[in-house]
Amino acid sequence: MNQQPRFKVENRSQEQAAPSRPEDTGLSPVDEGQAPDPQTIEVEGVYIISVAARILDMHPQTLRKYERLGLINPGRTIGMLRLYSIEDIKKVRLIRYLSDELGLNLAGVQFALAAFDNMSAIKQRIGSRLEGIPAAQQVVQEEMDLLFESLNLPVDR
Amino acid sequence: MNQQPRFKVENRSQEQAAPSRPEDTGLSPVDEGQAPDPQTIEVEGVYIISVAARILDMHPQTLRKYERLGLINPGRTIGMLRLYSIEDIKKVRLIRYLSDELGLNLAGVQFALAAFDNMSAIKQRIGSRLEGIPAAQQVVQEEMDLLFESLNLPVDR
DNA sequence: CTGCCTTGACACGAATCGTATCAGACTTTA
DNA sequence: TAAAGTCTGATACGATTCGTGTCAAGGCAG
Repeated sequence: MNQQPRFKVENRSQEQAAPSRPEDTGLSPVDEGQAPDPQTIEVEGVYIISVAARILDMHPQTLRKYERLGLINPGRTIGMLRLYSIEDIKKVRLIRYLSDELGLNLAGVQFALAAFDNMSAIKQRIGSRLEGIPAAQQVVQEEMDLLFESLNLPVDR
Repeated sequence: MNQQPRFKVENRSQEQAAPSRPEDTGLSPVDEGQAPDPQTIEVEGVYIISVAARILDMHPQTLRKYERLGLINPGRTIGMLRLYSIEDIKKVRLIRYLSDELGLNLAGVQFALAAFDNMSAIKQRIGSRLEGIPAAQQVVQEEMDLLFESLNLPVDR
């Protein structure tokens, strides 16, 4: 059983920063197989929704709902099939932890994920702004790590 | 209409840090009115539940439920009447914002409140550990304030 | 004494969440 | 090309949550 198929994949140049609605990428029919298409690249370690759902032991519709709410942003094939990377899988596991173990609803999950992202970004910004002061960098690093630990996150993620 | 009555109040020495179950405070009958009781002090700017509910335009049962879940910790009279301070009122408004505006359920509110507390504490700890490096203190102060702003908190609180 | 508060329990409608199903169209693979 | 799988969008189901409301029995405040 080959669970890591090779697909022709969208060229998501802007990465997964912006919400990235599907409409603005490869919707126009690409004449596939004629010329060596520079828009497509080969990628592995990526799973189609049915495989991802089996790995996670979750319903595919649940994964689609998470995406509709903006909680995850799996890649797409040119044909718009969802492609879940390892990071996507881990993120779903985090969502499931926040939902099942801590009891957050999806609005709370959205809030928590945004908070994590902001905390990571600020930690990074502080670190780079303190580049001339290693002692201060050390202090911030330690305390910010403490902050992440205090949020009861699973060892995963 | 006197909305700021004066009550005889429990002496909550441990303040509102620990969860502070009611059982561990003044449950044993205090012989009131005999000797000048050093356990009681006079406090103002504090509201009984019916008044607090009217100020907040919320149902008293909702306030009791918040307390049962550990979201708020109003003071008590010796007779166990709840006493809501201005800070308690503000905290309820924050809870209502997280719940009504952002759509968090109460588990999410609990998580968010804990995150705020931890962020405030870490900010303070970093500040004191960087006392010898004012430049670094400045950086952390700025960035942590940015972090709080990024969480879409209301101007209040 | 009267009125308001206490705790604890139970219940109601509305909303949320995960899951499930359906249709019609498209993509992938054999 | 044919079969299998996925796509979107809609609808629906049971279980759970949330705010609110009510009841009973008891205690405190004025």
